[in-house]
Amino acid sequence: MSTINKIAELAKVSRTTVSRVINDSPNVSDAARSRVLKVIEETGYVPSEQAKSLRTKKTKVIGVILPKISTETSSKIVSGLDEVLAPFGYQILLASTNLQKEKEIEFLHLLKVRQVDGIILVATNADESLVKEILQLKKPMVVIGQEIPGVSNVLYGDYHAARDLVSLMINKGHKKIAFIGVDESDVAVGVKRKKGYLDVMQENKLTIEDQWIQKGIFDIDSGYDAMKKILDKSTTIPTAVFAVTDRLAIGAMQCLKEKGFVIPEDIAITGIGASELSQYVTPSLTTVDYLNKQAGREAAKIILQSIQQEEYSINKINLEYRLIERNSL
Amino acid sequence: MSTINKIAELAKVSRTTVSRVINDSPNVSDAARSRVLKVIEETGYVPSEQAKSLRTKKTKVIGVILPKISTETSSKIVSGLDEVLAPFGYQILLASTNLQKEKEIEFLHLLKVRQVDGIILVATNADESLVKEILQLKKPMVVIGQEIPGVSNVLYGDYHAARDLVSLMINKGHKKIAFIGVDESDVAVGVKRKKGYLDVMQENKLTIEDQWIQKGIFDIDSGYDAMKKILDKSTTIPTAVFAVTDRLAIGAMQCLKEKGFVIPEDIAITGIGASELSQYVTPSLTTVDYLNKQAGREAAKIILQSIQQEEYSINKINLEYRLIERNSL
DNA sequence: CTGTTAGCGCGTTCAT
DNA sequence: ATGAACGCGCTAACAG
Repeated sequence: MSTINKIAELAKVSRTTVSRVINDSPNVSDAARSRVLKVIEETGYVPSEQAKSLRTKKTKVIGVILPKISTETSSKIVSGLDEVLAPFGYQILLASTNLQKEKEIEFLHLLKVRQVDGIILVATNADESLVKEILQLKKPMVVIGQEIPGVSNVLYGDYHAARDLVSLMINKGHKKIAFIGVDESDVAVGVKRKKGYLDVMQENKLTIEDQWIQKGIFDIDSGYDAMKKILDKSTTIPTAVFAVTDRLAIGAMQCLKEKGFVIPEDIAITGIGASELSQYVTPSLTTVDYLNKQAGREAAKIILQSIQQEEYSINKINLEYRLIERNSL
Repeated sequence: MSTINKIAELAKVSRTTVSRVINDSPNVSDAARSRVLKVIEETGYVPSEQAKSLRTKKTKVIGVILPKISTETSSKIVSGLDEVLAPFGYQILLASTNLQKEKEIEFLHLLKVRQVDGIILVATNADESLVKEILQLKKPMVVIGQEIPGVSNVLYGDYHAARDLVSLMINKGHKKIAFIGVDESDVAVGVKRKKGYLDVMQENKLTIEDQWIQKGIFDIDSGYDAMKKILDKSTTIPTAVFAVTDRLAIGAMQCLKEKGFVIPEDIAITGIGASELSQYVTPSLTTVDYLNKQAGREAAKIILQSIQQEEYSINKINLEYRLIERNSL
């Protein structure tokens, strides 16, 4: 690996001049410039980002904290991020919490120490401890998926999407609608989507049996289990089920099919997420598309902007979503 | 951001001593150590990885080059990588080529300039230009998915998996088996899997009509198109189709269903990949599971090892695979 | 046990 | 137009 010094030596100039040539600043004689360029060419020299960063305090790296790497949501977001970041020469440094909340804070620090230029956090909670850390981080950052005061956010329309879906079910004539949710430490998915459901039910003066409300943990199996509980424990079997994620919904569908229910005739079902799966299960799932890739793009734009202008303006974006009506309802 | 100098000053010792305390090397008096620790505690000082890297030539970062971020294969591999890398304090720097071959080489350089400790390349071709670059890179590296001489590889059992699948079809009584492949610049998927198919067909003295062999480009739609061509152009309609990826197979299934064929009674079909989709389509798809997460884990182990021992031993691993028999055959 | 002295590879004044 | 000198924050060799 050749260094700037070696180039200077070979080209018989000072390091400074080499540096000038590289960053094509003015005040270099054509003679000197061409000598330097020639040597650079010959040696295949490339300046070390490493050392450059140490001086400039810029790394051209954006840290991304994900709850889990291997999910459709995550990979679409990252894909969207990369799409707008890459053309500007930024790269993505990944950190996965594997759903352990403490790690979100841990990685926040780690990324800061690594001197990333900005941090994008795909959050699964809005706990006080996390909020506190975020606010004192003093780095350009964007939180996706959870509303956190004092920082830029890219948010999904959780409440309204849930409302739309439940309203749609009611319009189709359903009155007995069950709910499969997730833990409420996840404000966006656990609280807001539930509220959307509860509000619409109440506005329509529909009653909800206690056992119609169950919880899962984001995977297909837990959707299955939740559905089983609803079926086993309810006094009245509902005619429709609103699950807060596609996977939960698909698990529920599995359970229903096994028990011999016909979807949507006996029991209708809807999810959220527009996962690829939702399109190919039978019957295809009515769901809402959250445009995760778009979320990534928006977050990237915000972070670039906030890196440039050096001032931490806070930016709140509410993403569009798209209701996809299919055959499960 | 406080620096080591400030800490030294506050603790009334030299930078060296502070450094010693941080890296808990011996030869520090308890008095000095505790003074330093106290100051560190108070100031919340954390050494800059940045500067440390400049000295030690180690960044604790592994560069990962992917053909596309947002695919099940990629995200599982990355997930496997992270699983073994994270506990050792390594992080992943992402680079996506978006299926542009030239970018593979470009990123190889970029990652080197960024001084990553190692590079993992999920390759989609084994072109000469790429091989050449890899060999002169002088960095610990592992290539996943394509066999490249002179570097460590983690390989899927492309040839044998294809053989197994086609053999299985023949055992089930099929004699007229069509094939949906991909471009042959992708040696693993394009060439090896095809060879598995051709060899088994020949060994069983089964003839193949020209039009039974079609190509797609990895996505569902192109599987659909390929199937359409087979149906439209063949003199004899085959009784089974072997697609080299699940997505291709699922696209083909869509086409068959539309045309009124019953799967697997009229025409059977198989894929490769064990995508989540394959499990939930109707009928569920017979496929082989390539254990991508395991591929990531293995690659990570190799790279860690080759970073430690400082010698670039080359390591070839052939991954296990698992045939999953379901209802499409 | 401790501090001094040197760089790692680069960008940046500030003279010349 | 050019280079000397300095410093980014840290580790490491060498004296003491």
